[in-house]
Amino acid sequence: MAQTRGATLKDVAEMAKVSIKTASRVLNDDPAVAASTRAAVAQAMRSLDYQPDPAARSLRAGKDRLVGVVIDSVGDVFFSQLVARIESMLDAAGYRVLIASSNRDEQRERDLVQSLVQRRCAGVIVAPISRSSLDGVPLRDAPVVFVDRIGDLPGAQSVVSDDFGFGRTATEHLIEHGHRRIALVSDAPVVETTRRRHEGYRAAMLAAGLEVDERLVRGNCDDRSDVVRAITELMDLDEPPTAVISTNTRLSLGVVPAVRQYGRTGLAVVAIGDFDMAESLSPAITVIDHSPTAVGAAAAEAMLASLADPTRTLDDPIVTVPARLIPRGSGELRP
Amino acid sequence: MAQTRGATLKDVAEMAKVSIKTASRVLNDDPAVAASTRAAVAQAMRSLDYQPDPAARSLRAGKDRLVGVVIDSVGDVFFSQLVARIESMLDAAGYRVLIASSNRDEQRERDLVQSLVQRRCAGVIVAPISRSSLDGVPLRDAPVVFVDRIGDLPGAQSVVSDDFGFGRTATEHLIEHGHRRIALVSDAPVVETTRRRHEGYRAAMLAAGLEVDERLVRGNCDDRSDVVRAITELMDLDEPPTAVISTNTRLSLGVVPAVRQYGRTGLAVVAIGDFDMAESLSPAITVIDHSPTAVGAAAAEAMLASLADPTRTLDDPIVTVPARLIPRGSGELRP
DNA sequence: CCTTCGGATGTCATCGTTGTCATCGCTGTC
DNA sequence: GACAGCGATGACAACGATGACATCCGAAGG
Repeated sequence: MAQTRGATLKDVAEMAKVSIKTASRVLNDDPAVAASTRAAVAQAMRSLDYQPDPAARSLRAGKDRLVGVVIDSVGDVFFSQLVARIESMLDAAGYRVLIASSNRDEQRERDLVQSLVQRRCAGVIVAPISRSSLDGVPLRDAPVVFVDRIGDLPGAQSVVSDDFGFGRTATEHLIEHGHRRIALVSDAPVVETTRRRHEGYRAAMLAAGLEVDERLVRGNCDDRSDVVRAITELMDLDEPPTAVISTNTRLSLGVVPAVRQYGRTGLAVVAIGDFDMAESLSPAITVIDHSPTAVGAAAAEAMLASLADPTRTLDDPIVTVPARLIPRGSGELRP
Repeated sequence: MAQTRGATLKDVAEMAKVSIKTASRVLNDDPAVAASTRAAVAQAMRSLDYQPDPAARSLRAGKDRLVGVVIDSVGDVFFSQLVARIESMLDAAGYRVLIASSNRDEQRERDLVQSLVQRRCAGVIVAPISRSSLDGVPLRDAPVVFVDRIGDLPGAQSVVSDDFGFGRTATEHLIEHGHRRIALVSDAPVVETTRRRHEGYRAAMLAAGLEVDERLVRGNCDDRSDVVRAITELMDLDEPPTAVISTNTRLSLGVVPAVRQYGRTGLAVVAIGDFDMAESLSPAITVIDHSPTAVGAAAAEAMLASLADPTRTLDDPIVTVPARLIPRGSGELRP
């Protein structure tokens, strides 16, 4: 069990025969240090393998190279990818990441953010439960970036996905491949993100001069059994759909086997949100990549920009990460 | 932008008309405080909404309620689940979690651990790249817990999965359902975990008095195309297998469609490692749950125990999380 | 030759908390 | 009645670093 107490600035200063302050100056690249002195101190630092103490710095300076990330849960595939990207980008900039799961509890979310700020995190990235999630939470000067969902906070950036584009792109893609009767399998459009996807679907239909058959819009699928029923009913229509869009990954995991079970492998499918097995099915499932990586990258970028220039004014408080369709086969089937 | 600088112990002390030290005593549940004083201080703390400053505490006390977690990547499904569980358990004990991805780079792993320790993390949980990953890293007194893979460090606990049990349980299960010709689809058994799974398979066969037909052991599948070829060749044998075990999730994602494509839905399948679509296929895939949650829970528990009693001696440096088979249909098919 | 200036460096206080030791008032004892 | 013993409290330094300000010294200007 190694027991070396790390060297302090004092040790470095003694070794280089200068005052602690001068050593501190070298550490902080203060230009007011003679080149020779600087070299001597740097040498001492190297030979003592000096590492600055973050706690002391943080105490004195009031800031720490730490960014807090508060999300629904790290266990969620979407968020885990998101965090992975954030972590790698912030790491490159010398920041460490503190994670905390809100479990979709708004009170807990507020407490976590507050405690992270208290901990002198330089900034906080939050997937807000609601737009007003952080109202009244004391934030000192820590910049906040919202991800995945829009948050209202003066000066804070929100990085979200183009939900409207998801719906529209999926629909356009199917229309381009000759489909006219396109079904939408979705959870209840009460959440903003779902609603926007519906709007995208309708906009694309409208733009192509197609009428939306409301019997094809299934906005009531919450679990897998709902999906199975929805698919069955859709297939039993006089004029069944030739294509289906599923609005989220959870539903896709139900749609795919249901369609298959129904023996309708000829039915075109586009899934919003990529998933593991998508590529290895046959035909492989065409998806709209709801890319956690892209959202994470944009969020990390926004955070780094705010950290670098805390006074910056945002061009637009909401950054939208574009939709990207990955054709794999199932979405390119002709009617 | 709220700007309240939080209250300090000094403010609390002034309000309660006691010295800072006494306020500190109350904060730390020091018994040497009169009940009336304690009440007054507690009252002041409440009315000022006092929160202790972690940086100052950490500086003075040399410890912080922070646990570092170093894993391959948070983006990996296995590790993200693992971290989620660790986070929720440590959170309940008042610890915050700092994550860092090693990207399977041993040097980076060492640097990260060292920097976390320097940061005064109370403990570190590591998925070691190799057994000797942390040799020579100065650890002060921070307890270390290894997860998923065994690490060598005097006094450190390793929490791993029962790879041998995975292989044995899968095999036994199929034998119990009447199978005699059981194939094993696997990546190269060079990694310790894979090798142990093979050993489990052989042990179960031996115990049942069955001879292992080496043509059924396919230890050369690295990607999906290898899997397809392996399945094809297995099916072309004079006496094809009636059951297949796939040794990891990645391979399962290839085995399942391949078997299906081959029209052999009657072939029994047991997959080591659970995956998303497993439940929604038909028949659903029987899996051995290589449970990140269970490993995470055991690791968090070990960490909390070490934190509570740093001098404790381990019963066994290696804790093995047992295998758990989840029957879903595909593994219960009769030959 | 003395003053002024500015670059280089040092002194001291400080961030918020806790450890060490001293102090205070009281009771109980020889 | 002096003093040990004890519970409760406070004064002070310290953790490791940085900010404000002082100081020192040689060069430039009058």
